[in-house]
Amino acid sequence: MASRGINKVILIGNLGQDPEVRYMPGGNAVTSITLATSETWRDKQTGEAKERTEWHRVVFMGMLAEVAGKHLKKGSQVYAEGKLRTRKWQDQSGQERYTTEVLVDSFTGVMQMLGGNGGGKQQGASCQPRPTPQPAQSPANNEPPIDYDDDLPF
Amino acid sequence: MASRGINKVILIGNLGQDPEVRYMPGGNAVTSITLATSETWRDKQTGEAKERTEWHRVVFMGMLAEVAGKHLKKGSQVYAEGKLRTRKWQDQSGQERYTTEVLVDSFTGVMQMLGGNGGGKQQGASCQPRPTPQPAQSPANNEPPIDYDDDLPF
Amino acid sequence: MASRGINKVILIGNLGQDPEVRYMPGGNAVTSITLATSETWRDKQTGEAKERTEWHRVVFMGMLAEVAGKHLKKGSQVYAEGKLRTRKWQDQSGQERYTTEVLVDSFTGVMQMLGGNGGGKQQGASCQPRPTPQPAQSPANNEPPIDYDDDLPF
Amino acid sequence: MASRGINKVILIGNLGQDPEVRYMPGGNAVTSITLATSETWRDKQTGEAKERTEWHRVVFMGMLAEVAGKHLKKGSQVYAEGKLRTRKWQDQSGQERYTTEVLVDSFTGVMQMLGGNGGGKQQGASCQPRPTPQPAQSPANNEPPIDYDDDLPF
DNA sequence: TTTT
DNA sequence: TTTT
Repeated sequence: MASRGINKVILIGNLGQDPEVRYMPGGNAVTSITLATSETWRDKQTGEAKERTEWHRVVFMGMLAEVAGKHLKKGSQVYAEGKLRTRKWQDQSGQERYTTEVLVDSFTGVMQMLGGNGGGKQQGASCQPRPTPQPAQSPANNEPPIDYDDDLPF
Repeated sequence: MASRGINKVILIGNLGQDPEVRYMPGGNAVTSITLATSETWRDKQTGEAKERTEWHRVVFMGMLAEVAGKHLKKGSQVYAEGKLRTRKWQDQSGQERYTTEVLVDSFTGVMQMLGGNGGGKQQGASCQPRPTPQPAQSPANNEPPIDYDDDLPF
Repeated sequence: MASRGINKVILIGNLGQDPEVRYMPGGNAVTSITLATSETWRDKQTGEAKERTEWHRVVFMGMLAEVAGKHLKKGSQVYAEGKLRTRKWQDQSGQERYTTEVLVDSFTGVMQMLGGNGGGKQQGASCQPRPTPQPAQSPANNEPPIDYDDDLPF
Repeated sequence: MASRGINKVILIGNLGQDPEVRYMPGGNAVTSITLATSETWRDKQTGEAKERTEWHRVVFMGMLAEVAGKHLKKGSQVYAEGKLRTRKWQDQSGQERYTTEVLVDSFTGVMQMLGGNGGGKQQGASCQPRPTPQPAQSPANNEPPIDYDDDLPF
């Protein structure tokens, strides 16, 4: 409803892999992607070209989760606008861990496919067989589980 | 020098504690703050007012580190514009951990104190004794160590 | 509903005068403010300190128009997030003119008063008599008239 | 050098025509483009699909002016980050006019071509003859003249 | 893991 | 841990 402060993230990057779509108990989709942004620069001493790639975990909720799951794929270029969200979870040994994500909900977030649809999935035929979509399942061992309670502002 | 993609974070929030200033071997300051942003909303079922506070770790480099260390204090309201950066580090047991920060360097980042200096430190006299500034020292146990190599684009 | 492209403006500045609130035929409020942002720099040749102030015309629609009209005043510091909008109008001599505004609607825009309420109107008593709020009236000669048709996306 | 306030514009759009490159007396390039962003929505009463296109005048200075002039063309999709700037000029009849532009300078601005270079000019051969680049010349009658004095912060 |  |  209201807010104090501004929490805004704007990313343009390419997907490192196909989106993962999961479904909440209530039936709502939640789609996660990893997005690469990179910086290149020239080393002051050696003059060498350098590059650093940053990987972002972006989570779409609501209607945008459906759209992202349907239209994005590995390599797609996308604009995502959302907010930072750090989730606490426990690893196998019971230790507290934190994961920071960019949350893009359908009320305050924005998602746009870039590049004249060259970045998105083909509408008609697909050139290559792609892995079947991820069904709702337990997360892999090293990955923070998603356990959104019902009680969130979006 | 160049880049592929956009990696931008815009925050307005209040400092949870006084800034921590550290000095790199080369003498450059690095200042860290924790910034709170909050959202409030009304629960759809119960109608209760809810609030969620998000805490952001923001790291200033270069000239902005000096300014932030000198002029910000616990409770200050600040605008920070930077980029996401996830650092890998090892905890006591040797396990890999990741911490995501908002990096505000003096070339591409922005820092502004808000609120007509009401948010910043008083120029003349200080009302309350404040803890002495953090000297360069080993980080606390649970905190990711900062170990920036020399090789970064800022 | 959907969009192609991104059109986003983020401003933090101080109001040059009290907000102007007008009411549309349907009863909706539209509030306009002028917001100053400034840059300072040092002249490369002379070494003199320079300053340039930019004035922005910002228009709030919907619920934010009510809030802005009620809580902002001359001198308030405010965060406004909206989109660019250029309106065509005709001056007295019938010539086409264009005015570019930052439109902040209640669906995609954001408004936040900054500075620990020091920037907003006092809740209780007002220190100084302020001019009575602008009633719906014909715009001054040199000012572009607002004539929003009913047909807009917000 | 310093600043009070934030003045930031973020656009993603397509060029309506090829860029116009001009050269200042000192030899620096200034490149102007017009960028379209569009919104689509459904009319609440009639249910009709509606679309509104907004045209933005974007001006690149410094190194980015060179890059924009060389690599962008009509139809290119581009990310531009800059600041609002309203210039005063006089029309033929001596009347004061104002034009608002998005100024993207090479210190604080950002420009990125989007769409896997599909949006930019081809490197090797050009498919179609394109109009020769605009030499430095007097502006068209209805267009605001560019007359930057030497005295600006970028 | 992407993209150039 | 901030702020309202």
